[in-house]
Amino acid sequence: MTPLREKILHVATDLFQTRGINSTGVDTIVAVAGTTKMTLYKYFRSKEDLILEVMQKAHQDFQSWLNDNLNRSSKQPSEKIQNLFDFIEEWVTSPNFRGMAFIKASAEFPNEESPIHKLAAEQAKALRIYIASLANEAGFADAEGLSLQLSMLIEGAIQAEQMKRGSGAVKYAKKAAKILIDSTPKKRT
Amino acid sequence: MTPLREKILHVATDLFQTRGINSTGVDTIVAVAGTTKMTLYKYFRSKEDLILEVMQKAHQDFQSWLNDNLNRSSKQPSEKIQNLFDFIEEWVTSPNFRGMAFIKASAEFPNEESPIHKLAAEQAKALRIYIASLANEAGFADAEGLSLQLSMLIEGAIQAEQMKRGSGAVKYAKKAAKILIDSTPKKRT
DNA sequence: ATAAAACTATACAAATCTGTATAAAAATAC
DNA sequence: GTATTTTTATACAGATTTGTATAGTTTTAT
Repeated sequence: MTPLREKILHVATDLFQTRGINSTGVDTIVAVAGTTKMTLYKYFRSKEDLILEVMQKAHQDFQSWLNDNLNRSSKQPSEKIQNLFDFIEEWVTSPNFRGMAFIKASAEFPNEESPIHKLAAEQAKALRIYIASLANEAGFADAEGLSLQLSMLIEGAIQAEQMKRGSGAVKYAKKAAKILIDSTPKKRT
Repeated sequence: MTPLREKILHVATDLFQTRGINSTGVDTIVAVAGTTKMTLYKYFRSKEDLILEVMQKAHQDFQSWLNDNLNRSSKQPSEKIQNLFDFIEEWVTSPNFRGMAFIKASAEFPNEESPIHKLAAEQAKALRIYIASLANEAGFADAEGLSLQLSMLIEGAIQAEQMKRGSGAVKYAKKAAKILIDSTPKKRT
């Protein structure tokens, strides 16, 4: 991958998160990336294409990071889901945390026909499916229900931390997750 | 209050929610409201002022609606907090639900210095304080902690329903809320 | 060293944005 | 009915938006 293309992607990711997508013009992106619009439009057909690619990369990076950490933390499915919120906390309280990309994108592009909104909805669903697979492997009866509950907690915690950094909301999300996991019945074997 | 001013506020509220704030120009607002820019700028100093007022009205309306319904549902604090998610569900699944105004506003204006972002943070805090007062009256020991957990669930449920209408996520949020409430210890008396 | 590719610099088109100025028309008050 | 206020219609300034056209420069490959 050419370094300029990656630089543009990286800068756009940062600016979209800190200033918002609609409030960030391509002129600003190329200025910060130290290049020109001609180069940007050589690598990306349109600003929308750039946004979609930024979102995809952010989502992949997050999913890989989370999955790698969970696999490294334990081999036992029941422990992995217990560790989930430890990594969510680590992520959300890290200094360069700027929110979940697909949540912000869906707010800025509320029209359901928009490709950006559609991608955001897909990514939200993908995270849910991933957590449901963890819950399923851990032997929970209603894996999808538990996944939904944990996902809502995660998104709420992200929202809370985004509104006010250092609010410590995630600690309570973590406690809530533990309670929910412990009170969810397992499959009969 | 003059009818034109209210009409503009109402139209702006609707357009901001359905198309996004930054994507809605004042030209569109006055066109839909059936008036002109001159009239809009007579009643609102700037677009930012209009946004702030729209947010304030949305927040007041929601808080009043929720508080009235809770007070009508029961006189006993412990029942009121149990009923909270019934009304959240009613609100979130109503056909004209378009998300929580302050959540979207904070996503579109991520800069913490922005008056819009500040107001959004205040409103999020106000909701938390309100729920904490319910929890406190109901006799819970860590009222603020429970309030935070329930608030995160609410915001997560809103996010879920906003991403995909009719997902039924709120039903699970409701179950989760019940579990959390039931497993939170009460004050010693 | 020469040819090809990548990149920059700059200017511009066309649309859109917020906000204002000016003059005519409509509604309201007395 | 006349005066006053409100609202409209329209045009415009000035900034900003995405995207492109054109020409020159730098880097890379051979």
